[in-house]
Amino acid sequence: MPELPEVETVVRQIRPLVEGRTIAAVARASRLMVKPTRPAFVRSITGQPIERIDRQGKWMFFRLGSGSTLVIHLGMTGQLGVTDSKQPLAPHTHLTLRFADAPEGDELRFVDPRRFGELVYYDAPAFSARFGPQKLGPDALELTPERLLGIVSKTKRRIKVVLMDQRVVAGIGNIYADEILFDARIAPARPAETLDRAAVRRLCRSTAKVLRRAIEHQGTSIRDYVTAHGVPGEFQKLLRVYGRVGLPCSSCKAPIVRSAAVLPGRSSYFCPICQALPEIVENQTAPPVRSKTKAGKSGKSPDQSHSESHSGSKSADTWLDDGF
DNA sequence: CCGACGTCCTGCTAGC
DNA sequence: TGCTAGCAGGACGTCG
Repeated sequence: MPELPEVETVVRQIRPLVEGRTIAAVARASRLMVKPTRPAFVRSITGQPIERIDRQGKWMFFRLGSGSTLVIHLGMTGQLGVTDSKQPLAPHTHLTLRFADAPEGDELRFVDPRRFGELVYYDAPAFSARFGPQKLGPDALELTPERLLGIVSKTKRRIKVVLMDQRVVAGIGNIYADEILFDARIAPARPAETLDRAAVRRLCRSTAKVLRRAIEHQGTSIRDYVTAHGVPGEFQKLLRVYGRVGLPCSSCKAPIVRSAAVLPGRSSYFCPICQALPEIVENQTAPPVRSKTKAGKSGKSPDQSHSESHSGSKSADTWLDDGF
């Protein structure tokens, strides 16, 4: 399931092979996936130069001539790569773009068995309407605490839901939402409006930290994702909560739990100790929270235990007190 | 207006 | 051993 780090990895790999090239022919375009219609799609992009590839969140924008854009989203099982057109076609190949004079691979191919991905041509006005700031939030690597605080402070939605809302911030999906929230020591089910400034700042820092590190490791391969070179990423080895149900928390050793209650129909993984809900959230009549974590030495996780708090007086287990 | 939920799609896996 | 039900989940439309 490609999220920001996986898409960024693919973009970095295909950029040098694709930018500046001209689409000589659309060798294959699946009616099932290409929009608005196959004839319009093929007619619109054939002969166009790919001037640049931009990425915002999980979306890839192939900037063509005259302000038009070929938009590609990998969905859950989408793969993008550049190969020689003589190579056999993988099953579920929905788009192949042929380049003239491309010694390092003359074909860009998009494969997507489950067809959750998108392949859409937009002219300039249609693109602005579809991907304007109201529709798609800033890339998660550009997220600022000011913006996040502004949104978080006026919604009762769970913080994980907010983090995964692409209009709020673009690029975070289920896996990285869990990893980021763990790094920030915030319960996924916590109502967003209960986060104070310090917690929001921590969340922002954890977002950048986790995503950057994942990019360094070429993303997370759970099942389908491979880079544009066809090899899996490495970040799954460094996941601290996602998929780790029952395994010890890297910080306090308590077993990681998995819950479907945070986001119905999706699993959320978290440490019930490090990411406990503050009691004031759990039980409105309870007095302000005190630290529940008995594991006093929790602050010595492998490298970076967390985005450490500003004031040195705050110990690793007082983070629960944020906002109260 | 906001938030919750159903829909799309198919390969893999758990369970019988 | 072979089969099938169920799960995975990003984005969006619809409903309350």
